[in-house]
Amino acid sequence: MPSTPDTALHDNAARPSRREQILRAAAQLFAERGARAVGVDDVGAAVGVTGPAIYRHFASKDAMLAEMLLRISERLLAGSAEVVAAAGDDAAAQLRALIAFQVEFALDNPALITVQDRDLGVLSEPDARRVRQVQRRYVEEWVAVLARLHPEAPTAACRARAHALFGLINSTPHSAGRLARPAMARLLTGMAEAAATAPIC
Amino acid sequence: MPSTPDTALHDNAARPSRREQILRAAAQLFAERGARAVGVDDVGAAVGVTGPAIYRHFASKDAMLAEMLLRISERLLAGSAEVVAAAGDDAAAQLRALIAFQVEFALDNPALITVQDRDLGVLSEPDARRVRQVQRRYVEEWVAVLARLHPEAPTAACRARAHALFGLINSTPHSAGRLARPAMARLLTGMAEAAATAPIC
DNA sequence: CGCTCAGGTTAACCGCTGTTCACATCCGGG
DNA sequence: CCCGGATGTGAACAGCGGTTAACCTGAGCG
Repeated sequence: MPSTPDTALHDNAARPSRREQILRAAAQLFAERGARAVGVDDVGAAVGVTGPAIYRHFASKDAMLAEMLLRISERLLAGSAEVVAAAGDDAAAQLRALIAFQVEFALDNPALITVQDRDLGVLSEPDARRVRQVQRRYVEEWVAVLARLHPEAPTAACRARAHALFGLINSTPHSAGRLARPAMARLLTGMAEAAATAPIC
Repeated sequence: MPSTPDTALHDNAARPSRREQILRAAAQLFAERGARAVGVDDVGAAVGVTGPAIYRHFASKDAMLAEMLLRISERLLAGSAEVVAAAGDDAAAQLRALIAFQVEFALDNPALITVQDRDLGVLSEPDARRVRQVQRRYVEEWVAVLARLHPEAPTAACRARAHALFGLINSTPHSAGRLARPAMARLLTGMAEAAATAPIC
């Protein structure tokens, strides 16, 4: 094994290296057909290379998926932390910021959204654990804000509400492209804010 | 081929025949690990039988999945039609009925929800087309009601809104069991109604 | 010039899993 | 009592797809 090519600490993301090309193409293919249904030959062909060439850049197909999912989660977590911090102390403003952020991400990356919650199950247990851990932290970011908005609600209710909001916003892959992007963004934002602030009844 | 066992027109669903046992067990396994990840041996073992025995009841693994998905869609479509008809002419009442129906289904069958939108892609194209056709009719049921509630909104917006509501309600598999069922039902219903009636902004 | 190393290629391997086959077994009816 | 159909079993088959091995090329460089 020549110096473990999967650690990926060596190269910045400035120009799209072969590695990055592969990751992007794979995300697209995985989203369309499901990770198990696309072969390494397919991924290779998508970047103009034969299948086994992939192993010069990733230790295995699973490692590729793992890195892909981990990056998504980390991107979401980092973005949400930044956006909440920039929103000051107002819980309502923080919520609006989180919603706007998630809507933008879901509209920009429907493929990643799809892969993220369809193919988590194909990861090895250690890899899956790592991804879930980051995801959990992202959810808790939302739960904290929702808890301040609904002081009387139990934490479990806030967590369920957060998941429901994710489901709402992450519906973008299902209603693809039928509506212009700005209209879609307004619609999802409006619905999410209404659902997030609805009383518990 | 002994008289095409997959047509399933011969037996009512009164007592859980072997066929029904298999379908139920398979739904559970498919939901947990994904349809491609479970083998026929797994399904067989789940009902106390070896793998190849499945072929006495289904023409293939794919046929099994196809029947499962088709049934889900048909159940939803039939239920929604009935519930809307029973709600009279008030669009708001129809919406509440649809939401209550979908919430109940999602809470009762999280496994089916999961399989439905994760494994549609593994079906053969003809089978997938059949399932999508029924799904489309279900969506249109919602769109019709939403269109009456938002007369000024374009149809595409109503369709996107319907998909967003499905995403919200179908989040049950992700927030499994943490909250008591009645509380969960109230929460989802309240959020969905708020999101469904939110103005377009 | 010749060495090294990154990145590719083709061919082969091999394990897994859907499917089939030939053979039991059980049971209801003539 | 024996026959036939439904149901199940274990063994074998076959194809697919991830992974590896052996070999090639071209660029940088002392």
